[in-house]
Amino acid sequence: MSNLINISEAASLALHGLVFIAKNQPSRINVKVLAEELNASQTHLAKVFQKLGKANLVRSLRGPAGGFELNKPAEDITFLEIYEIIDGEIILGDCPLGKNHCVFKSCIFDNELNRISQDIYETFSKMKLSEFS
Amino acid sequence: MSNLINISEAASLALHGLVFIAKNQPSRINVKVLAEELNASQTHLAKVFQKLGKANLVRSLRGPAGGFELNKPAEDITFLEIYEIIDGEIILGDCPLGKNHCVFKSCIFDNELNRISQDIYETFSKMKLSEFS
DNA sequence: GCTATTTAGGTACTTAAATTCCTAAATAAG
DNA sequence: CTTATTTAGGAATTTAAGTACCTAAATAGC
Ligand code: FES
Ligand code: FES
Repeated sequence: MSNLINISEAASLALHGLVFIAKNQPSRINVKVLAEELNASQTHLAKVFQKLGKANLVRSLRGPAGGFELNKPAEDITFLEIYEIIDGEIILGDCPLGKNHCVFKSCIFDNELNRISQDIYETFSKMKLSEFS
Repeated sequence: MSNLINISEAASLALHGLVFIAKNQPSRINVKVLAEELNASQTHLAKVFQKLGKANLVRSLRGPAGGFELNKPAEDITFLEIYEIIDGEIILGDCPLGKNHCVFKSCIFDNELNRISQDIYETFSKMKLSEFS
């Protein structure tokens, strides 16, 4: 079994968690609650949100009644942004595999797959947190 | 750094190797030569071609002057076929991540990403070995 | 101030996938 | 028939992702 689009478990957690937080605005949500709601690993979620915090997508408050909340309006947060924070920067080069040189004259995937990579990129950039139901 | 389309190194080796073999038909090519030509790991390539052989995409001959050759016309081999042999069967379900249940009412990726997964699938199925330059 | 709660961050463990290593089996050539 | 070559297949290793654990720092509430 194989997924065609490359999205890690961590990025999925980030998105699902942020959607939950967005829906529950303006309440602050802590990872314990979030993990229960998402039915996910609390520690993994904590690590993921640590990254989101560092990137200033969310702000965190420690201590009792602490937790996470969005640091900007949900409609200003795209899935592209979330994705790149967690899975790393996307580089749209000449080869959809990110290779620099092909043993053949030029990347044999040319055209078709690059078109799709571009499509995914643009789609990611259009998906706003506010739109996830 | 992250690739948007999920294609393993193994699947890439399979494709590049098969393209090389297709171009050099009707000669038989052995993995040593192939690894040099592709500038790739010989052992990995060997494993990959073992799978391709088992799936009858190529036929193999052991011993001196042995090697691999296509088992059917290049125009009858699609990248989809190659991909699934190496990376596993593609399942186009309701969620592009292959999850069964979303904690939200329905998969929050609905529509857009599934459209793209479908697009990738169809594109893979149209890419014939004979067309790779 | 003290205590309980909660995030931050480092380290360590676990698991699965990718890759390599090693020996056996096939076969062509002499 | 013997030898060199080459694929087959299993075992072992490496790597990366995910997960857990532990201590420190912040802070709210009393
Ligand atoms: S470099 Fe893109 S496929 Fe060979
Ligand atoms: S199930 Fe597809 S995103 Fe939650």
